[in-house]
Amino acid sequence: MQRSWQGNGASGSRGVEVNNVTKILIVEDEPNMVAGLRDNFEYEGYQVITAGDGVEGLERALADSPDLVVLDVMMPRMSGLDVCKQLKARRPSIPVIMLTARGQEVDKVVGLELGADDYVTKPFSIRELLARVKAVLRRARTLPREQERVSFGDVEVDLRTYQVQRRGKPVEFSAKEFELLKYFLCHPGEALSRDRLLDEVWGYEHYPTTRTVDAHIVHLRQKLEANPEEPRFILTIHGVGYKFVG
Amino acid sequence: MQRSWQGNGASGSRGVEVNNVTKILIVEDEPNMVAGLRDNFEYEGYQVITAGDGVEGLERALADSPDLVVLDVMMPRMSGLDVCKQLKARRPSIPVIMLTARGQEVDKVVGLELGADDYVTKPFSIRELLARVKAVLRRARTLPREQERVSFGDVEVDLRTYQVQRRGKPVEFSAKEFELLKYFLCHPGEALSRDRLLDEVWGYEHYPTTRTVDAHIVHLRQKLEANPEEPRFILTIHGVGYKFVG
DNA sequence: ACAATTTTTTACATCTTTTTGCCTCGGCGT
DNA sequence: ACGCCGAGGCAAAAAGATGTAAAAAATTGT
Repeated sequence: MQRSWQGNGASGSRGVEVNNVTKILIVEDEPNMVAGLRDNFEYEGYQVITAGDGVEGLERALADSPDLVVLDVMMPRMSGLDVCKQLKARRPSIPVIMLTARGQEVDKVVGLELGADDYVTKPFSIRELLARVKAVLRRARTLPREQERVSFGDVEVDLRTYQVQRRGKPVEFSAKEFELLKYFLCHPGEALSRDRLLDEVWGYEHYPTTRTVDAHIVHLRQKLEANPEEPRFILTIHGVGYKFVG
Repeated sequence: MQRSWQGNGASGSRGVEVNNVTKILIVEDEPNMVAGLRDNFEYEGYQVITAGDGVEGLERALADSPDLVVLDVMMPRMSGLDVCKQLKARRPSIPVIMLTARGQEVDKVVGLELGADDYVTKPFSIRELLARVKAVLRRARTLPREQERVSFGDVEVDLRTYQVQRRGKPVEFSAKEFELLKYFLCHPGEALSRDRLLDEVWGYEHYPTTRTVDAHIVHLRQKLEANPEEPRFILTIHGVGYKFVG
């Protein structure tokens, strides 16, 4: 679904660091719990890294830039609350979900106060935790209001309502077309190979032919370009791929 | 969960709740405190009802539709925070003032986060509490009346009484249907994925299929749309989800 | 416990999107 | 200018989503 189209660190034009696997850091001292969580998260397709206490957890969180941290409150060396506080001070954008024992109501409260994005009370159902993780990730990926609208030429794209308008008139886009357009918009001027587009927009699960990319490009041009045969926005780089210019 | 929204005595012929006496619900477990508050509020001309713990408080708040709730944070059976959260989820328009013990600074903050309209720290002067109550009521009276009623097309929705009318005729909605409709109303124009709707409307504890969402969409359309096969309000975005347009 | 209602699941028809294969066109290097 | 290979157009096939109704499960009221 949601690709990291808005740009992970992939600044330059190297299509190498294709990274649309979501990385979860689990900070928890009880080995059985860690194992259980790891299994479940990996089964859901996440990449999992772990830490056995607070200090290590903070280090790994800072060093490995996970997409989300699951953080136990009660831990040796450094409480989850402190980890959360320090992490949020340095990497405010990494979402945190706290695990609290029942009866630690106060801790929940404090956790939210310290910047945790959600909490789950032990014992919890793994499904609930997974659901919350998914929800928090989804929220973390949604854009702030200002960045929701992008425009170029006579075209306006609204990421929130999933709408494209050309000269004020709405143009219908399929989901894939929209995702592809989004990716172009987020990498203006960059030469994008078909393979890279497949990786980033289509993802690893499905892997269609590079011809599929061409087909979609055609559709985009038909809907966006005043003169599809002589595109001004989505340009072909012969032998390489495509590039979007605003 | 208790929700007799569509069928308390007031459903059909109203005229029952026309009294313009302001009704205050006090939820507090310490009898002396209750007595003191009651005296003072009644002296000021308010009608007072009370509850001795969180669960009872929530019930009465839902059943008796007070104009304002004074809510202690520390209580047996159900914390004031939870009461507040649940109450705000179901009756967003009823103002809540939280009573917190000194040193529960954190709780104040979270209380506000949970939707409380104001808070007072124990021990407090009764005059201060009365002043805040008056202020909150004033704000509540002026502001949200409009937000309680939403209308689109020939449909009118009253978020407070959980009632829907189409061309003036009442339409019956189940609780889930109403919650879903409400969520749509609160996020007009936004593309809402099934996953998101499940998270936000159904919550994390239950895990129905995403198809469940579709089923409910069908119901909403049948009740709201003039022509359910060609919906004008609840639109589907193929491959993405649904979106409401007023 | 039973009946009534609400919610969820299931199954299937229908519709949309995506993918693919094949052919043509056009650029590029020699 | 020629030949080669990548790109574009088109339409059919495959895959995937959605609409709908009815059955099953869960909840609530009596």
